[in-house]
Amino acid sequence: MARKQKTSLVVMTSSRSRLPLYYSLLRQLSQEGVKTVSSATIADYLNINPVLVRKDLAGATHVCGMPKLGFEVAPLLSDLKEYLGYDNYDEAFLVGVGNLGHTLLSHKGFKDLGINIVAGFDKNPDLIGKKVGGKAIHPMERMDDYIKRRGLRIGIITVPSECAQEVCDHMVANGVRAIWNFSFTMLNVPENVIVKNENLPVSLALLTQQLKSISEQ
Amino acid sequence: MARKQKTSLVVMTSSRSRLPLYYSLLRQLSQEGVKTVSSATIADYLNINPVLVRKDLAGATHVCGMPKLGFEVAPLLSDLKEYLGYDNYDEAFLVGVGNLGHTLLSHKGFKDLGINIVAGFDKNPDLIGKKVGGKAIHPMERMDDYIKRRGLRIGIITVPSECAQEVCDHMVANGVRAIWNFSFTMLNVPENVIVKNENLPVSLALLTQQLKSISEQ
DNA sequence: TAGATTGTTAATCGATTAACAATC
DNA sequence: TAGATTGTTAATCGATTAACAATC
Repeated sequence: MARKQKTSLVVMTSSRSRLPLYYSLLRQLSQEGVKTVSSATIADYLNINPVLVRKDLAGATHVCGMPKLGFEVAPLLSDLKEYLGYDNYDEAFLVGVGNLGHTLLSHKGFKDLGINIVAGFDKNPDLIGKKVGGKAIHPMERMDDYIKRRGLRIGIITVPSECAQEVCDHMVANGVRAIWNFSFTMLNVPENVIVKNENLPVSLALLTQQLKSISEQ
Repeated sequence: MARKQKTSLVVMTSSRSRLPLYYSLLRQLSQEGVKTVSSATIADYLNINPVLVRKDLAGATHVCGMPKLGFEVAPLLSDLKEYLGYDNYDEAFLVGVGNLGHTLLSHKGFKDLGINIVAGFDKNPDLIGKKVGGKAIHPMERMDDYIKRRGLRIGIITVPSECAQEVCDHMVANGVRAIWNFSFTMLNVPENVIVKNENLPVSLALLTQQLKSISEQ
C-alpha cells in the first residue's frame, strides 16, 4: 500500500438506491394484476414516508399520480426501467472463476437489468476453454487484449485478496472505469475509476449488528 | 401480495457502513507493519473528509489520536473489532443450496467477523446428507424444528423468488428475527423482523449507472 | 520553537418530513 | 358532494464540513 493513489468509493444519494426497490415492488404488483397503486401503499410496503415516494417518482418518471387513484403501474414501470438504464445493454467481464465467480457467471438476474457478463478469466488451466453459465473462460494472459479489443469498461474482481490489486491494475491500464470488487482488499485506483466494494460477510455482519441494537432497546 | 404486513427495510447511519471500511483498511495497513496512521491518511485512502474519520473513530473507539502522530493502529483495530461485534459469535443458517447457497456456505470470510453459518436446507434429495463448506445440508421438513431447537435468529434466503415468501414465513414463525434475502421478492414480514435485501444484479446496475452519470459530465 | 495533527464547536448542506391547497 | 390522494412549499432533522484553539 505504498502508492499514493486513492480508492474512489461509491457514494450515492438515497433516492438512487430506493428506485430499484420501487421497480421490484411494482413489477411484483404488476404480475399480480394490480393496475394502479397509491404512494401510501408503496410507502407501506417499503416502510418509508409516502411523500418520499412521490418525490422520488416525480424525479425519475413523467407519470403523474391521479388524486383518489394513485399511480398507474405500467407507465411507472417503463419510465423507471428507462431511468434506471435497465433497457440499455452493458457489457462486463469477470476475473476469478472460483465459487463466487461461477455463481455470478451463471446468475440469471443480470440480463433483466441490461447487463451481460461476457466472459470470465482465470489462471487455472483446468477451467480454460470451458463454459460457465454459457460464458467462455479465458486464460489471464488474454485479458489485457480482450478488454481493449472489446472496449470493456466494467470489471468484476472475484479473485483472492492477494491477487486483487494486480488484477485491478491490469483492468485500469486497459481502460476499465468501474470495478465491482468482491475481494477484501481496498483497491488503489486513479481518481477517475470507481470501485464498489461488495463484501458479503460485512454485509451480513451489519445485519446482525442491527438486530442486536434493536434487541437491546 | 395480499397481506397487509410490511417489509422492514434496513436503514443505517452512514457511520455504520464506514466503520467496516476503516477496519479493513487498518488491518491491511497493520499487516504491512504500519504502527500509527493519521486521520488524513485514512481519509485519503477512502476519499472522505478527515474530520469525518476522527468523528467516526471517536464515536466507536476509546483511542485518542496523538497530535503530530495520529492514531495507533493496533488499539484502533481491537476497539473497532469489539464495537463491530466481530468477536461475538453469531449463528445463522441458509435455505436454498444452489449456486449462491454453495458459495455462501463455503465462504471463508464470515468466520473472521464472528459469523457461523451452521447449516443449509434444501428440498433436493440429492443434496441431503451431503456437506458443503463443512456444513450439513438438511431437508426442508427439518427446518422448523432445527430453528427452534437451536434458537436461530438469523436466516439467509437463497431460494428462487417463487419460494422465498414461504421460506420466510417458516423462518418468522419459528423465531427468526433477521433475514438476509437474496431472492428478488419483497418479503412481507411483521414489523419486528428486519429484512436486508441483497440483490447482486441491482448492485452492479447501480455501479454501471454511476459510471454513466460520471461519463456524461 | 514551529508544524502537524488532534478534538470540538458552530455553520452548512442535503435529505426527509410536515403542512396544506388543489383535484378527481 | 365528501374523501382520498396528489404535488409543492416550508420546516425539520441529521449528517457533513469549516473553523480554530489545544497539544505533542
